[in-house]
Amino acid sequence: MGELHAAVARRLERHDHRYTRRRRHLVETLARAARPVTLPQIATHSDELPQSSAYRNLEVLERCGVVSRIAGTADHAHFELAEPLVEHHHHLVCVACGSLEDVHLDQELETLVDAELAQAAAAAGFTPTHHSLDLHGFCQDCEPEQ
Amino acid sequence: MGELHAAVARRLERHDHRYTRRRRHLVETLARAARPVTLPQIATHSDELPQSSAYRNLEVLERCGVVSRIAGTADHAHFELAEPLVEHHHHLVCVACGSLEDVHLDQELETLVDAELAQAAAAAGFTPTHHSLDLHGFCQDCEPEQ
DNA sequence: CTCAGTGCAAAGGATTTGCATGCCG
DNA sequence: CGGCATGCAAATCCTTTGCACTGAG
Repeated sequence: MGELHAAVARRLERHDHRYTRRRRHLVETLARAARPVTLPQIATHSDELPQSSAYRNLEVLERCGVVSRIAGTADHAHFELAEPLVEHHHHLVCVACGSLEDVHLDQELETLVDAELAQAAAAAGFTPTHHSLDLHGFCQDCEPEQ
Repeated sequence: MGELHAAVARRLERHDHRYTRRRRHLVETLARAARPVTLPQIATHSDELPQSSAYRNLEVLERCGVVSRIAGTADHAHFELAEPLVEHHHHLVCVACGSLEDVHLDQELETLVDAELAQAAAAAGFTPTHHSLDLHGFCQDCEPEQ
């Protein structure tokens, strides 16, 4: 956890931002979640967290490459630690409740995908930054009646 | 185009919905777009389209498996024809302006991805319906200054 | 006649922003 | 001191909903 904070602090400094208690708390909550969480979920683990501060800090953290925002079909956006800070992974997305779960794929397949996508991107004059590969379906809690 | 309308009509009937002029017009606009479009973009190609009707019809079409809604980081959601009606494909997503572009990948890779995802899903008690594999980056218009 | 479809107007609700204050460097 | 950080309140704006009217079968 100390390493994480050091890495985050470095990223914030690089953008002339401070690593305040609020931000440290947000990062710790995200690190502990081990899956993308919504702002209400974050607030649960943090008494007295004004929404505007939360959103504003998450936005700063996003611009500094510390947090990733995931906009799905769910009412709220989900937030997670950005990729250089956590291992590359993907998500299981529940089409019923919109919840997200982390999932890791074989490295070889990732490489194949990246190569193929890079080729397609070049053909379209597109400059890629990263890919997302999500599986949509029903989570355990939303299992469709068989 | 006739085939498309027939297929859409069948899906609507199955859900006890009519294939009205408005809905026919929406489907034709989406078919011609050849990329996911926002509601304002749809309205451009259609004079006198009340928003509430558009949203309501898109919702009906979505429930009937005719339209897919894509919620990204852009202000507006994007809509496209659902997959059984158009070929399986993925998207180039511009991280700057949020625009979407269709992209087709090698079938062999798709199969590999599906197999790997199915395995991961099973391990998590997740019932998959489909995958999404998007490439994020900068579109031609938003090319970052080098 | 009946019931889905339509459209205007108003509501809903996640997220953003204005502004005054607090606080770290 | 200067400028970011904070938080309350209000605004924003995409999308949904209430309700009365229309039209297809």
